[in-house]
Amino acid sequence: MSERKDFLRTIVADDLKAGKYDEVVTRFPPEPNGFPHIGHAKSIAINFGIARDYDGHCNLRMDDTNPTTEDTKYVEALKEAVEWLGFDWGDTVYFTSDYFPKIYDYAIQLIKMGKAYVDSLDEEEIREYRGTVTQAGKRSKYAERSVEENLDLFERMKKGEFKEGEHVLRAKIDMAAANMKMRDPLMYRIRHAHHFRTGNEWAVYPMYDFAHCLSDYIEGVSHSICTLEFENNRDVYNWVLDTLELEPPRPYQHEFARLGINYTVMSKRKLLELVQSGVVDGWDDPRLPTIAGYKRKGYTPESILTFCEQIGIAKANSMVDVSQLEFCIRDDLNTKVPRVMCVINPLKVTITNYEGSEALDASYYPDDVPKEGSRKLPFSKEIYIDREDFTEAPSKGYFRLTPEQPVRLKHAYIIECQEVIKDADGKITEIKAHYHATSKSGADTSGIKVKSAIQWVDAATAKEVEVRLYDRLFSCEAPEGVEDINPDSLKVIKSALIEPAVITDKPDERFQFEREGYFYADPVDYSDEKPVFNKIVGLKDSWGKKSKARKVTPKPQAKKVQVDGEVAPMSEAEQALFEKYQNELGLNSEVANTLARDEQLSSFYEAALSIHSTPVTLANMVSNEVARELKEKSASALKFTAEQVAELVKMIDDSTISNKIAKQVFEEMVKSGDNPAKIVEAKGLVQISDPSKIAPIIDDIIEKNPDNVAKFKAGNTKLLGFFVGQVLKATGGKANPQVVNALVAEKLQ
RNA sequence: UGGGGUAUCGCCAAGCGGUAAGGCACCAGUUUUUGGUACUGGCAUUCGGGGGUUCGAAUCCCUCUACCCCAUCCA
Repeated sequence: MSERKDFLRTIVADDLKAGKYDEVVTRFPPEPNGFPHIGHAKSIAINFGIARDYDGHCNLRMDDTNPTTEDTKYVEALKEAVEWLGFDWGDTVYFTSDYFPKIYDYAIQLIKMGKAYVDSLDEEEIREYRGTVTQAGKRSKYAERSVEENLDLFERMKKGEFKEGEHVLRAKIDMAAANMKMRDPLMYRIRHAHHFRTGNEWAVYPMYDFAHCLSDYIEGVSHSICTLEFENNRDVYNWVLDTLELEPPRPYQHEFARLGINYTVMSKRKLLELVQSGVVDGWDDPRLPTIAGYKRKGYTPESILTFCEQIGIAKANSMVDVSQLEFCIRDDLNTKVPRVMCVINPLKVTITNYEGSEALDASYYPDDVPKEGSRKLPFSKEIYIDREDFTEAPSKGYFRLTPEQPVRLKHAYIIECQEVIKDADGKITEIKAHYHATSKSGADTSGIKVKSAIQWVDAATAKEVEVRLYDRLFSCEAPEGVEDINPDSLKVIKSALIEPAVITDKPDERFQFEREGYFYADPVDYSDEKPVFNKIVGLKDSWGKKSKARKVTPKPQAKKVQVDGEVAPMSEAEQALFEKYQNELGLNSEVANTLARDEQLSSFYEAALSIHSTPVTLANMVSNEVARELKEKSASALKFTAEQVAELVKMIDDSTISNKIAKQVFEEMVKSGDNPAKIVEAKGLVQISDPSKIAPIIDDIIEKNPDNVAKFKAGNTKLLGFFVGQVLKATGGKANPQVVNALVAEKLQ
């Protein structure tokens, strides 16, 4: 586990430390209604990863509460994805549908508690009654039904006596709640549908809000981790578990930001659209961000997992750059896979001064990859190179073959262009070349310097293969739909030429085609007769970038103008108070404003002021520190009193304590409600202002940090704060910061 | 417009009152029989804006702004 924990792991570690749970139990709870994508991989990595890191367990649970959209083929895909990523869910895959009887019983219990009722409004009425975000809703008249009636109705709903939509079961919470999710959420609806696991046993199915929290509880989940869009549902989650008064411990929900990657889409709906419309070739199309797609393209599970680790976990909506993912797979494959030669766009080269044939030794790995292995490379008079590797009109910095510039054939000889043969249209059809017999790779005595070594294949022995060149599916960063499809997302090269060992020896299933990229033997369409390779990812190409000389006009980066909104006007009373604070008490306008606008704050301030009057210091304390506490709690819930705050301010005024210590004391007051004098006394927090006591400490710090002293003297004045901080730390915060500051500045002169 | 969230480099992301981590991308240079890899160096005087508190603020307070989520009998 890395040093720096993400916020979820911090929560888990804290809970464990506090003894809230004996064991951490997480769960990965997908709905089996679509193929998992890399966003699921992030969730899998988080849930299984946390369980692994804290010696806990992660359940794989199919959240199958909607019989109309779910299917067993998706549960297979989900299981496969988790397994492929290398995680173990133990003996059983859990299903929410297994808990239907229990969940039903909980519903009965809620009805008996008077906390749930059968509503018989129709769909449209329910929507109307719910109100809007700014308007409270109103309760259905059916909410008045007796417990007996509700029980009877619900039982009959279960038995299938009613049509779909005739009744629903709702929690009785609050139709005026500011959180729309709390306006009597639906818990059960009638569905006369065949469920892929429970068949026709049930006529009612629980809703997410009811089933999910209970499933978590039933499984003994400790941390229920989900994505941001469920933040509002957390209130319902807590309400259900709390009102049912379940035996503790119970799970708590925590949310993180879902993964977004540019140049792709991640929503199940859009993915389904792409598959069904035939824009792509199934759920495992290598252009899709599905796990199946990445797998088929040739990504390794390790690279996906590394990616998930690299992007981190946070709560800010974000869009990760694809290049981050591409880096992960390149980085993984670089040290793993053999290098071979494949010519994607062949151009015939005849070496006119070479006769016969030979087999050259060629290592599968470059020197910097510590792996063993090699193959024989047939070589003869006729070979193929890539068209890109020859030009008659080289641009500046072109390293490859030209009429004037020789080039090395990787693992073989240096050749020189003699003649360029063209067809009637002027298209180059063949190069006649000479080779240097003394330039053989590994035994070069020719002394010829070349600028690069290119890939090639022997014409007589090369195998024809199909190469599928995949590029990003969309041409814009934040695609909306099919209109943004990249027309060149797939280029099929039917007859690329590859060296024979790749086909006959099969040293691996993933390869680096030298100077091209990483490729994967397609697991579906590959056969020895017709080999097919998928491009996983290209190599980094700093030449291609340079030569294309994309003159991307630097966008005129108009600096964002910040518009300042209107500040709400003060009421008359607030205005009067504001003026009094400013004019009579001498507070600055900001502090006066803060105090005047908040009734709780101003009355707290006045109460303290009547006890001890240094208006300014006190106002600062109240408008900053007290304000923070009053945000969460009401004045009556505070442990400390106005009197105590006045006392604290007095100690600042008479220099008994520094401002810094005052904050520390205040924190203690918040927690314990003790008198400030008592806290100062108990902890010995009286400030040290005597320079003769502080000086030696400073000397010590200076001596221990020669590097920083040098940096400071070199002009890094920010380091003053560092030294002051160190001294303060050494004195437990008691040194008078002003004195320290002056002294440090003096000593570092 | 009510409620719930979020803002730190081009993209992710640490940071929790005392020197603005790290990765990707990018730019230079070294090595290289892959224009790959590896290595070295450069990339935020500043943390959405404006105020305030403090010796000291990305971190505390006030205020404004922008973006995301919520009015499915989906999850």
